[in-house]
Amino acid sequence: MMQHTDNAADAARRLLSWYDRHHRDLPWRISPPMARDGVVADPYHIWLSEVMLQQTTVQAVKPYFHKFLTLWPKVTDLASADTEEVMKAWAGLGYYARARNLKKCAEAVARDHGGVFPDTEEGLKALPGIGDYTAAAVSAIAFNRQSAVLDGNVERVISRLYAIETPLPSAKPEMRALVARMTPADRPGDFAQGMMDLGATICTPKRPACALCPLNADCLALKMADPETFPRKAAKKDKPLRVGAAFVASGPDGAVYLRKRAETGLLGGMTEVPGTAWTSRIDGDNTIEAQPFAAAWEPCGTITHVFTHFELRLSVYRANVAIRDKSGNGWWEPLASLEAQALPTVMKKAIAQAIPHAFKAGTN
DNA sequence: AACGCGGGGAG
DNA sequence: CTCCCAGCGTT
Repeated sequence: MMQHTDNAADAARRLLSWYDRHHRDLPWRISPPMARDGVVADPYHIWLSEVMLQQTTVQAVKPYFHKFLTLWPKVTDLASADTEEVMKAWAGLGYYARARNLKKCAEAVARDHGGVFPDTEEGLKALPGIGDYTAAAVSAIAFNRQSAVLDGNVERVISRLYAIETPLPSAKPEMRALVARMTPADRPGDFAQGMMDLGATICTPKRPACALCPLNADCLALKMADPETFPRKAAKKDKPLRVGAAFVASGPDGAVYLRKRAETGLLGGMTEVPGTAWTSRIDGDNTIEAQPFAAAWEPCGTITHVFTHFELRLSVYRANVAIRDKSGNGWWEPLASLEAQALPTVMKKAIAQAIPHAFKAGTN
C-alpha cells in the first residue's frame, strides 16, 4: 500500500533543496551550509535589511545597508544617533516614515530590551515599524522560529501553487494559513528566504520559469490555467496630476536656501526648497505668496516626479541674490554639502533644474 | 477595509 | 507606458 505523503511537507523539502543549490548571496544572509551548522544571522542586520526591503528592491537596498552598518555598527549606536543624520543617510530610499520608525525602534530596543531584540513574533510586532511580515521574517530568519512569512513574493508563489481565485488583499489570511501549514519546523528561516528567492527569480510576475521550478509538479495554476494571471488583484485607481512651483535661491557664494518639511505626511521630516502647495490646478496668487523672500525670480523650466498616488509637475524658479535673507525658517546650505542633505529625489530634481552642476553624477 | 506613503528597475 | 518590489501605520 502506498505510504501517505503530506504534499505540503514534501513541497517544503523540495523548496529547501532548491534553496541550497540556487539561493542568492546577499549581504545580510547566512549561507545555507553555515545556517545548517547552526550559525544564525545578527538580528540587527536582519531587522535593518527587512525594514529597508519593505516595498523596495534588493538592488536598491544594498548600498544603504552597507552605509548604515558603517555609520552605526550596533543597534545601540543607531539608538543614540541624531535623527537628522539618520534621515540624511536614508535620503533617496523612499517611504521616509520607515526611517523615523527605524530610529524609534532602535531606541525602544536599547531602552526597553537592554539592546537585545525580542525573539518572538509578538515581541517584535510591538516595536515601531515592525508589522506582520517583518515580525515573522526576523523571527524565522534571525531566531529560527517556525513563523509564517508572507510577502509579495510568497503571495505570488502561494497564489499559483493553490490557484487562489480570491483577489488580494482579501486573500491574505487564506494565504498565510497555507504558508503556515507548509513552513517546516526545521530551517524555517531558510524556507522563508527560499520562498522569497523563488518568487524573485523563478515564479516571477511576468513569464515565470515554470520548467525550472521545484514546485511545478504541485502547481495548480500551472496545471489548470495560466500562472501569469495569478495572484488575482483588485483593480487599482488612476493617478491624478498635481502641480506647483519651487524656488531655488542661490546666495553670493552659491549656497542654496533650504528648509525642513513637517515631521509627518508626504516626505515628512525631509529637507526641501521653498515652494507652493501641490494642488490640482495652478494658482497664480500662491506662486507669489510661496516665494521665501523678494528676489528676481525667473522661470527655468519644469520637472516631473511620480509618487505612489499622484504625479507632480513642478515649475522651477531660480534667483541669484547678493545678500542672504535670514528672515525665514530656512538656512543657506553650501553647494559642496548639498549632496549630504536629507533631500528627497523630487527636491534634487528641482535643484538640478535650476543649478545643473549642483550634484555631481555618481555620488550617493 | 481603504488609504497615504518613494523611488527605481524590468518588460 | 505598466507593473511591482522581503509593507506599515492611520483612519
